Amino acid sequence: MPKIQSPPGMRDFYPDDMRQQNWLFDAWRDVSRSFGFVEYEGPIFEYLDLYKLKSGDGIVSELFHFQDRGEREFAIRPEMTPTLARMIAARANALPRPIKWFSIPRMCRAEKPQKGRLREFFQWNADILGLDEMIADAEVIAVVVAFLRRIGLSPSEAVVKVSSRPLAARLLESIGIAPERQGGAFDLIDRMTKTPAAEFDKKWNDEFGGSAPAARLRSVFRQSSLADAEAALGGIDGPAREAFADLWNFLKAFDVADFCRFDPGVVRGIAYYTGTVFEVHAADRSHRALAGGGRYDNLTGLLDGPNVPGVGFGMGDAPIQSLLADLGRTPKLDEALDAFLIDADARFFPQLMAVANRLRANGLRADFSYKRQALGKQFKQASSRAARVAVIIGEEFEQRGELIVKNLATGQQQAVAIEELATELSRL
RNA sequence: GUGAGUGUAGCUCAGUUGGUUAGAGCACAAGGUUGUGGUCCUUGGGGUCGCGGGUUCGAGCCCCGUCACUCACCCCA
Repeated sequence: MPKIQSPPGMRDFYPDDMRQQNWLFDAWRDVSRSFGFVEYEGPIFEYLDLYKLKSGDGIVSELFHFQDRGEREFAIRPEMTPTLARMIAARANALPRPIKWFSIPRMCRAEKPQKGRLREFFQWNADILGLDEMIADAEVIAVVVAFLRRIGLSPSEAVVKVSSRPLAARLLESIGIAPERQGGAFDLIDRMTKTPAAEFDKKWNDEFGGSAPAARLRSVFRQSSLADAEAALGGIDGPAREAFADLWNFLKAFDVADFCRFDPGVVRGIAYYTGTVFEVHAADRSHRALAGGGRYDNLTGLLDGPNVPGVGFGMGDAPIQSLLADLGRTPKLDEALDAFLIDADARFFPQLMAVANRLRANGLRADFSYKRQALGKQFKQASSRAARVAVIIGEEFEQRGELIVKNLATGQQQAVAIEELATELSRL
């Protein structure tokens, strides 16, 4: 039989990997719930049309899609937003507001794998729907920052770059780029940090140099605070500016502003987002975006649903794990047993089983060797299984109903009556 | 789809100008140890040297092809 490996861009999760994954998911869940979000889930694949509707026919080559026997066309979900839109649209009028939902879907994209980007991955999604106010935008960012703090990242390691589509449009307009030309301008700006400066300047000047030379664009779009950008422009005003100031005040009120920077270069596509946009990056730019999100005016519009505004983000598991590994910040995790049971002699094995049954019934994690062998060997196993204590069943048990409980971290041991074993272990 | 780099044990790697039976550390297993683990010692299992072809008396090493992985480009919802 030929050797078959895992498909390209897909991962096996051995127990060590699974612990890391669960640790990450626990952080995502705990943080989501601490902000009052509730969890939802959808199907692993949807009708292909759902994705065509949102992203156009060009999306199909990026999807894993197939037909069932009824020749219906499906695609494994490449993102969660269309599913969310479908679910919200179906019950839009029945759901109490605000809708604060999160999910950790597994998804697939038919891409060529590279660093921090796989064909199968998990992506934390959190959205606030049914509320068109800046406090929601700020709270969504606050959730992201709470997560960054939770996994031990500081503002010197991860930053949230925040902008606003209407504000960035206003900035472009103020340097002389008319609204109908801004789509092309944003396409270029989106790639500004990846493109060598000279090459970018040439492309920009070829297309927009007549209105605003590249140097002028840089003076406005390479700012880390709105005040600096305004100074470069000589002041701007209007609703976009007020809304953004509002957002910033809420970010301060949520106590997350230290992680946030104004960066009008954050564009994130042009069709989808309509208001606030943000991305999370490693401060040293060693990775692709760790997360991205923003406000969309009408999530359910393309499904003929009622108008529901929303704001949310997605964060993939791969870039985060990759960053933590590079920083040496991967947590040390084990699945420790509460007790490893040891028989002093093979004749005590039936009693050992009885003790194991008793501990397990009490919700404790207990295990033992399948082989009857020397005490030393059994202790070795107890250590390698990271058990908190070893419990010896021997002569004392036969004579007085006592077990020897040895704390494997301190080396101390004591006799404990069988009746008190479970409570004693819970206490230790 | 395009380009570059890398393929030797489960992992990290060594392997001389091409030369006998391809090695080490870690990990795994057994023993040293019939009432005490972590650190020690001994032994063992594990390899189609990614795969196929070529050159050669002889290829892990050289050549061609191919596949896989990694990184980057395209794209990024």
